[in-house]
Amino acid sequence: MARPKTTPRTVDNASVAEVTLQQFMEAVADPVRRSVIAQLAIAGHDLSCGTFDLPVSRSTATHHFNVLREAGIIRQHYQGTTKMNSLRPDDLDTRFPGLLRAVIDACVRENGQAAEARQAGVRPR
Amino acid sequence: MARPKTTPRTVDNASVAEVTLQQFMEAVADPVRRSVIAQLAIAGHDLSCGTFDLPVSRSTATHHFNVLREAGIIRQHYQGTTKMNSLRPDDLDTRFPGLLRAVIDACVRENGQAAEARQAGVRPR
DNA sequence: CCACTCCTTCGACGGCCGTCGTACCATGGC
DNA sequence: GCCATGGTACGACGGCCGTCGAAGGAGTGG
Repeated sequence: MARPKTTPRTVDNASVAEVTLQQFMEAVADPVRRSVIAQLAIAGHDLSCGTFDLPVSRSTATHHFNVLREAGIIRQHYQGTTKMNSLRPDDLDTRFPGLLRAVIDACVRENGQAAEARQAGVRPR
Repeated sequence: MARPKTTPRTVDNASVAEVTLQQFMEAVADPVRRSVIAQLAIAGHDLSCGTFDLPVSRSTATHHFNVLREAGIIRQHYQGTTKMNSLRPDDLDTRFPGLLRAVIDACVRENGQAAEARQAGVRPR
């Protein structure tokens, strides 16, 4: 009530109990969203929306972040003017044991070779 | 060459090395296909295409079986006039460790409560 | 107060995929 | 030989979802 106009700068992250398997599967079925997961996993810490390397426009990226958040895969919170994203491997694991873990692993293998090399200091070119 | 007309009654099951993560994810993103996985896992043995309980027409079911086979999730082989289906948890595990296992588990939980009870002889009503 | 950066919302559009019915092939039993 | 059964092939269609651009809100810093 205190802030009737526009978004109140707070994000409601999905309560894991309400996430359906369908939601989760649809979320990870998209290659762009898997790339987000991979980049987040490889970084090992929170990333702001703008720092991701994605082959789509900003508005589309926002859409993908929403889907991932509503599927309980990432958690989001504002930090000043930017929005930070982090993986949420634990909560979902109680609902779908081992699933998100395995998916993250697969995403990293799929999208992460070059990034992993870079991470390891092996500047590729 | 010996059988130039129509299908030679033999199925080429996908070689696991060529299955992409995208293929796999798309395959398990569909609820009908997950139902197939669940029924197969609960039965614990091969099932012919016709014995599945699916909310779609025969031709659509054929399509789903094809997708699952090409994703390396099921194996198919003819047995007389019927086509048998079985899960393939092992081969794919070398490519996506733990993934198919976790997915099967989730599918069973999603689709299988009633079937599990029936299986256990606990006639539900 | 203004400009700039981030991100969101909205409406529109295009392609893909799940769906179906029909026609058809292959096998097995009578 | 013939029908019944079990599955496939082929178009066709409809809806959904990923995509974009434009317009706008929300902080931050001059």
